[in-house]
Amino acid sequence: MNLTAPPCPEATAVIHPRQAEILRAVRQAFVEKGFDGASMQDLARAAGMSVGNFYRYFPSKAAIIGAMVLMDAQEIRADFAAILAAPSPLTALRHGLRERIFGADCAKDSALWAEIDAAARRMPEVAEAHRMIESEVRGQLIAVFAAGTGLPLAEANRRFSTHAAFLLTLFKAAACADAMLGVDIPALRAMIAETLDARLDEILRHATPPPD
Amino acid sequence: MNLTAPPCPEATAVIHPRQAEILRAVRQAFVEKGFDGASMQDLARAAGMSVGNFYRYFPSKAAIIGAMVLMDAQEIRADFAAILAAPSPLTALRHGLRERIFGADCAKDSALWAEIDAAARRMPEVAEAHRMIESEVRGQLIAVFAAGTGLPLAEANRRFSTHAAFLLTLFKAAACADAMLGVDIPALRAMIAETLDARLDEILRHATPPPD
DNA sequence: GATCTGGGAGTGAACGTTCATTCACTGATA
DNA sequence: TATCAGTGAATGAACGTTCACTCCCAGATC
Repeated sequence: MNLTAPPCPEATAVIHPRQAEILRAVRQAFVEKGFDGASMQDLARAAGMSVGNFYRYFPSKAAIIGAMVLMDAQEIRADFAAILAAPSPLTALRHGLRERIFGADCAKDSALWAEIDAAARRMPEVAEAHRMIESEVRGQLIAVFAAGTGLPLAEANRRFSTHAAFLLTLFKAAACADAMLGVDIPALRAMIAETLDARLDEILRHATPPPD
Repeated sequence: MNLTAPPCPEATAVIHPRQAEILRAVRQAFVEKGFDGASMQDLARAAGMSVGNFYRYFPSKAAIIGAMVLMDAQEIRADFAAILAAPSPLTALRHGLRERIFGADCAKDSALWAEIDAAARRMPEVAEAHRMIESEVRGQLIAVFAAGTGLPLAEANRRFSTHAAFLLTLFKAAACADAMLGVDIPALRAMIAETLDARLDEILRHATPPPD
C-alpha cells in the first residue's frame, strides 16, 4: 500500500462538488469496513462508478480518506461559527454538545471516529487532517469560553486550554460509548453530558462581567 | 484478507509460553503500524523468526491479534484480583487507576487501544475479545463498588452499572489523550483523574457501613 | 441541419506489488 | 530414528493504480 501520496489540501480548500458527492457516497463503506478493509472496488460500488474514475478526482485512496476527514473539519468549523454568532455562545455550545451526544448521528459517527483515531498514527493524510480538526476544535472552544466569560482570548487560553482538551476528549469518548454492549446507553450519555456541564459551569465562574 | 479464522479461545484459555513470548514481541509492530499495516514479515522481524513459523502457534494473523488482546484481558483480570484482595478495594482501585493514567504505559498503550477499538468493528476475533475485556472490566468495577460500599452485588449493579461504564469510557479516553499535540498532557490527565475521583466519591456515599 | 472535433466523464481489464498462507525441507535434540 | 521447531520460496488471492478505450456533449464549421 502506497502511503506517499501528495499532502491534503487545507481545510479552507475548495472541495469540488463532484468530490463532495463521492465522499458522501463512500463514507458508509469506510464506516462498515474501515479504511484498510474497504477496497477500491467497495468504494466504487458505494459511489456507483468504476474504480478507475476515482483517479480523476483524487490522486490516491489515501487522499480520498484525507479529503473525507477534511470535509468533516469544514462542517465542524461551520458549527462553531454558528455557536460563536449566537447571542449566548456558551449556552449555544451546551446545546450543540447535547444535540451531538444524544442525537442519532453520534452512533453513526462512532465507527468513523475510532477509525480516524487509529489511522492517524499510520497514515500521513489522516494524521494531518486529524491534527487540524483537534487543534481547530480546541481553538474554537477557547474562543467560545472567551466570549462566554468576557475574558481576552489569551487569558481564556491560559485558564481554559486544559478544559478545552478535556471537553474534546470526553466528547470523543461519548461518540464511542454506544459500542458498549450490555450498557444503559442513555444513562451513560446523560452522565457524560452532566460531566461536560459541570466543566462548563466551572468555566462560567471565571466570567468577569455577569455571566451571559 | 481472510477474516474467517476460528474463534479465539476464552480468556481463561491457557496461552502457551512460546505463544506469549511471540505475542509480546509482535506487540510493538502492531503499535507502530496498526493491525492491517503490519505485515507478517514485519511481525516476523519483530519476533526474530520466519513468517512460516507463526502458523505452528496460531492459525492465522487474525488469531494472533485476537490472542494478543486476550492476553491483555488476562492481565486486567489479574490486576482486578489484586484490587479485590486489598484491605480497601476502592482505595486500591483509585491507586491503580492513577498509576495507569499517569504511568509510562498509558502512552504506550494508546495506539493499541485506538487500534483495538477500530478493529473490533471489522474483525470478529477482536470484536469478541474486545467485548469480553469491556464486559469483564465493568463486572470487576461493580464488584469493587460492592466491596467498597458493603452493598450486595446485585444492588451495586443496579446503582453503579452506569458509573462502571463511565469510568471505563473515561479511562479509555485518558489512554488516548496523550496523542493530542499542543496540549498540557499532565494537566489533562490530572483533570481526568479528578473526574474519576469525583465519581468514586459519589459511589462511596452509597456505603451502608462506614466507608472503607 | 449535418458533420466533425475536442474535451471531459466514465470504464474495467491489465499490471505490478503486496499480502497471508502453505509446504517441502532442514537441523537439532532426546 | 522420530519428533519438533524453524525455514523461506512458492502460491493464489487481493490490492491500488494505470491506461487504452468508449461515449456524450457542446461548439465550430460547412
